[in-house]
Amino acid sequence: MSAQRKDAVDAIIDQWAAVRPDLDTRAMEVFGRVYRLSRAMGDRVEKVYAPYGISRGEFDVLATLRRAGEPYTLSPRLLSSTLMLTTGGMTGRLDKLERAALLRRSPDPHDRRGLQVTLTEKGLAVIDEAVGAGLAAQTAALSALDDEQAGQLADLLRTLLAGTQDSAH
Amino acid sequence: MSAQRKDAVDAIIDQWAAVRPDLDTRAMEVFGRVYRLSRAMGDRVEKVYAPYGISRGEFDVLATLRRAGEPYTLSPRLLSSTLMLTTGGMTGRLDKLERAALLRRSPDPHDRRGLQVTLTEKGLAVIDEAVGAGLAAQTAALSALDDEQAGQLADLLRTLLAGTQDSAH
DNA sequence: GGAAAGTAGCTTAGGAGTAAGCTACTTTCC
DNA sequence: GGAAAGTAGCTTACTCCTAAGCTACTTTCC
Repeated sequence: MSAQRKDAVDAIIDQWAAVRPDLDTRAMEVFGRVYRLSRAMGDRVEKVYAPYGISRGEFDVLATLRRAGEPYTLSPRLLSSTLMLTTGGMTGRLDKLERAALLRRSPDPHDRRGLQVTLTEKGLAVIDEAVGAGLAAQTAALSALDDEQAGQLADLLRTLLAGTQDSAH
Repeated sequence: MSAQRKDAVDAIIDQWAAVRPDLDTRAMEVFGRVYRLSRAMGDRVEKVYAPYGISRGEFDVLATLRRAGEPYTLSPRLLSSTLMLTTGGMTGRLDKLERAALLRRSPDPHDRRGLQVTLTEKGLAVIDEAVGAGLAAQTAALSALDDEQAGQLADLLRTLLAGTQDSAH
């Protein structure tokens, strides 16, 4: 806890200590804050993307296509598994993005079951601007820590995340 | 990055470096992992609560009432603001929990607009078991770190979260 | 080369949240 | 003490997701 002011998570832990002193709440110190941080930054980033007419989920689709490099083409199947989304959910996102002319669907020439999804000019322009704005918001939030602390935090999170994935089944 | 194996977030950062070398992606090292960790642990904890017949959101309602101490009574208004939920969303959660007989709604004796929500015997028993099971799952995940690292991580997250709240408007 | 198994994307039904608007009640303030 | 403003909880319409099931096509394997 060091010399820091108590935050909302500390307050919750204190409440539990009062009514259930038998509980080991140390894991809450970490995960309680992870949940809150995820939600708070998620909401903030959502607002940053809004002027571009896209939601966070739609940003993720465009960003995945952008990262793939030219010709900015992937299958719906790959997109939905990368983004951990059901195929039904991906159909909906692609419908919306296609309606906004940010991407287009075309038949896969090698597999007649499949489609190809490709970023349009407009989609490329939107994601290239939005990704910068989103990163700027996250960088600003991270400035609460100095470079060494940020590096430490990233390393600790990597270790924790790796452990989490391993025991997943 | 120290001497760790690359993870999925590192892979994404490498992809961005290849197609957009101008971007400063350091904030992703932290927030990318925060998002993933939040989702992964959220999913896992959801499975832990399932045998008790409650979702994560419903757990949060019961836990908030439990932490309040006897007589385990709060208003819907306080619950929805504490859990950052609209009143409509809270109405739905309370409906479900009341149907399952885990809590009961009664008129507020001091304010005829308002209600009181109170944990039932059954609700108290359920939350007292579920909270232990949820903490056990989180403690197990945290065992990827030693005690010192876990403490460091909690401190860094507290600082980052405090900074995030401040600049929220 | 033809049956069986697998895979791709879409559709439908249902769950849980938000935003906005409603009624009922309470507080404020002249 | 009565009008205006504020607050509590619910309802409705809508969004976006999942789970399950569908058709169409491809791969596997005898």
